[in-house]
Amino acid sequence: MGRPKEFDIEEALSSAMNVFWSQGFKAASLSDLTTSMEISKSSFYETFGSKHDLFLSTIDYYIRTATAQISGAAHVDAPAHKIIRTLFERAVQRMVDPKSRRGCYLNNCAVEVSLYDELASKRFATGMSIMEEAFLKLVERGKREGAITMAHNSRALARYLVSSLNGILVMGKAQSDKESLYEVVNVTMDALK
Amino acid sequence: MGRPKEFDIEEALSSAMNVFWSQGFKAASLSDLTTSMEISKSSFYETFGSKHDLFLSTIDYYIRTATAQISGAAHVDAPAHKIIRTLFERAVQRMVDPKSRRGCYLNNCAVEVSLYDELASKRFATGMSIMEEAFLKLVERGKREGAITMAHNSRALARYLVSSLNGILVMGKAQSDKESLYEVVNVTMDALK
DNA sequence: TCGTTATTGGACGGATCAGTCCGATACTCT
DNA sequence: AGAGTATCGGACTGATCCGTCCAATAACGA
Repeated sequence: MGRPKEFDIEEALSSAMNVFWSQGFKAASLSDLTTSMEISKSSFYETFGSKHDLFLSTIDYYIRTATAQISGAAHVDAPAHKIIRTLFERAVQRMVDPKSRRGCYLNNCAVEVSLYDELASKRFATGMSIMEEAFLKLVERGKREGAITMAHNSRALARYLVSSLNGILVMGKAQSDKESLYEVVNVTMDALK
Repeated sequence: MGRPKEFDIEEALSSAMNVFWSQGFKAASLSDLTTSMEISKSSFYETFGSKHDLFLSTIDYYIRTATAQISGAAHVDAPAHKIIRTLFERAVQRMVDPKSRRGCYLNNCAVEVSLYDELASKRFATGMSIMEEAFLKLVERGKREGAITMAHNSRALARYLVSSLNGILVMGKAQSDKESLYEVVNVTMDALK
């Protein structure tokens, strides 16, 4: 059978994702990556193929883990509109804290490479769809609970929420004033009433 | 007096901005820049100092021109809420057209470099403030015209609009479905009523 | 013990990068 | 004509980039 792998592929992917997340695809060097992943250059190419292959893998990893987290939040035992607000408030908190001001991984990557990286772009689209679907379920539940307006169809509201969340995450990059961002959340949430 | 400059600095800045806009700061090489600006490498360093200096200059150039455009729209003779809607619809149109899917320059740059480029970050903040101010005037006018809700203070609504516009521009990068984006605009605008 | 696989470090290649410098030339004013 | 400035192309540097390759070692199963 031979010697078994000494590092956990998922952990390595997670480390690599963090490097790309903080520095961007282009700016992250192979040396940055292998250092953070704690593997040698040889193992790197053996296991992950190339820098770009790894990049795509980290996007898949993100979709696998982060969207699962959002979907998980949808199952919390609380009114749907409150869960939605909590998701937004958590985003604001992350953007206000200097240590976690990195925004959304899909966002960042999409902004950087979507114009010339088709393979990555397809992944961004599916990632966004998954988020949309998670919000869709919450919106539908919120309507049943009578806390969300019937004036718009649920899918439009779900898309609106995904877009607004992205907007807040980007705004936070340029202006991380806590109260400003909270004000935006308030107006955004009122649109659901 | 000596030989006069043969190229227009503003035009060169505009060309450089377009390169950064399409490719990002890191990915744009000096060769890409000088080719697009149509000047030699020597003239480049003589006039613009360094790649990073030029980058900052293009941000200033963008703030000078693009925000002036938005502010200009505010003076159009039409109901304020319609002007706001038009601004959003134009953004959607740009994101739907493959030739102009580049989003907002400030956004793109902020996402790429804000974590490690303080000088650029300051500029992003002022750029956002200018946009906020433009929307603020429109919101206040809209309130006087009776077409915008009094439920939120004008500044909160202005920030909401800046954030939402950014959200749409980022969404368009990952998913450029025309109707989806229009739906988002509709919901966004309804929040003003 | 032996074959198989994993891992490592380092040498290496070819390309590209930002930035410097210089000599030749072109333009304008005095 | 001559001083002063602009512009150019290209040679050059030193660094960094991604990726390949190889010999040595380490851990497993048979």
